Amino acid sequence: MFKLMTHAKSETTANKIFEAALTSFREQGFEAATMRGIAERAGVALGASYYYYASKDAIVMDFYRRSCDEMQGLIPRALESTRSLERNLHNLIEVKLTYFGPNREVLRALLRNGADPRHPLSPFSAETKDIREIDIAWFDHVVRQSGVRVPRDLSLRLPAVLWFFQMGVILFWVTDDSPRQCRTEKLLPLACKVVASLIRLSSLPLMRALRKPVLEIIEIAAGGSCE
Amino acid sequence: MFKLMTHAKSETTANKIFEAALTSFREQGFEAATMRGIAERAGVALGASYYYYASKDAIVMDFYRRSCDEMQGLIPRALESTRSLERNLHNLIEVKLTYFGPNREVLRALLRNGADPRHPLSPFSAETKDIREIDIAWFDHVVRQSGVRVPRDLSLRLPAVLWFFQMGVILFWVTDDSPRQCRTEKLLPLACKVVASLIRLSSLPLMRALRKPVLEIIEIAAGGSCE
DNA sequence: GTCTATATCGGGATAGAC
DNA sequence: GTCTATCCCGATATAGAC
Repeated sequence: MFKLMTHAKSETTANKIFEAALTSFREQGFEAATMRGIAERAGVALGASYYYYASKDAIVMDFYRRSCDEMQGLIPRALESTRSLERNLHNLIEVKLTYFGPNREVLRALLRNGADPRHPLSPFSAETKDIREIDIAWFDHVVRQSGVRVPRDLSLRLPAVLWFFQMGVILFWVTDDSPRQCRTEKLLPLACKVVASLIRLSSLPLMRALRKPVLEIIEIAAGGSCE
Repeated sequence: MFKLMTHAKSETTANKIFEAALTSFREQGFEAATMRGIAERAGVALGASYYYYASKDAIVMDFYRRSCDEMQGLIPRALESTRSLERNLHNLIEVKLTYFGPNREVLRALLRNGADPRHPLSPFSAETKDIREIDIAWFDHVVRQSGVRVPRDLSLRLPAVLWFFQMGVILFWVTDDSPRQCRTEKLLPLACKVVASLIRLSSLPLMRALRKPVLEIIEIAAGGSCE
């Protein structure tokens, strides 16, 4: 699917189609944009679009991949000002919301299929596994950098749990139709505060009775088998 | 949309179409089933299907409505054996999983649109508000019946939060492809235990610092405006 | 009002010619 | 690698039978 880019980015047919698609998604929304319209805007025939992208969804998948690539350069800068877990959770998630901002309409494609792990475009799918793991590694980084004490039994899964939390925030943001997504803006710092507090609380002996079933839930959700 | 049913239930055209649709969804899945196929199976013309159901989605909406209706008779029986919050959360959710069991494939339609509150079929949409409120009222009932002390500031939203928790469990169940959904079977009692524990903990003075931001989050998620 | 039959449209996806 | 023609399906429209 992904060809070698020997020419300048803007000259390849694949890129013309990709850019036309992004523009169409932004202007009309993901649903309303048509493959015919994208092809026309790119100045190619419908068949050419399908030569480069097996489906409309595949364009979104390419968008995921390119976004992930480009954000690798932005994230380190966002995490260098502090070691605070709460602050860096906030910083990490905000990098993504800021980056995705202009293409919020594209991410609405998430709403259609995001909840179905069997759908390629779902953040939980096999097809997005590589992206997901890169993402999760940053949460691992943030936790380690913070120096916060994490119970041994929780530490393995914590980065994935934080990633899941991030997906929840992104989902909220995508569906947030308040002006400039100000509801998300209010929610995000509060949510990061609560999450950081919960992680700190999880070490307390008082919480052991609660931590055990929570850990079991995480294991089951993480794909635990059953008898 | 919903016509008077003057004949016996199984004889009306609307019901023939509805049953044919459910069978098709079960056998082929919601996506793969076609309106043409449903009409053929029901022994009517395509036009007749559209006469009773404005869209394929509308059939699912009718399924929601009928399911909600029929479960009203099942729920009270499931809640009479105990006053325990944990047990009755479990009982209430299990009634639904058991009822939906044979039509799990139909509920997969949820995965396509469930996350988008603007989509009519979403559990969060305006179109499903009536069903949602009936549902939420049962969680209110379960909390009251349990006699558990709930902080005043939390009590208004708690039923909706529990309903949201239920939607999470149903989502997990719909995507749970383990044999007989045994992963959900393991997860549900643990999750109910944790939720009940958290509600009890929420009254502790120690938790006040945490409860405040959590409540703010709930208010924002519940549709709070922003400045 | 309840349907049948059929034609048509828009749009995702595919086949095969060049 | 690119195009044209085609298929399928959801949805709409229409004309008419009863």
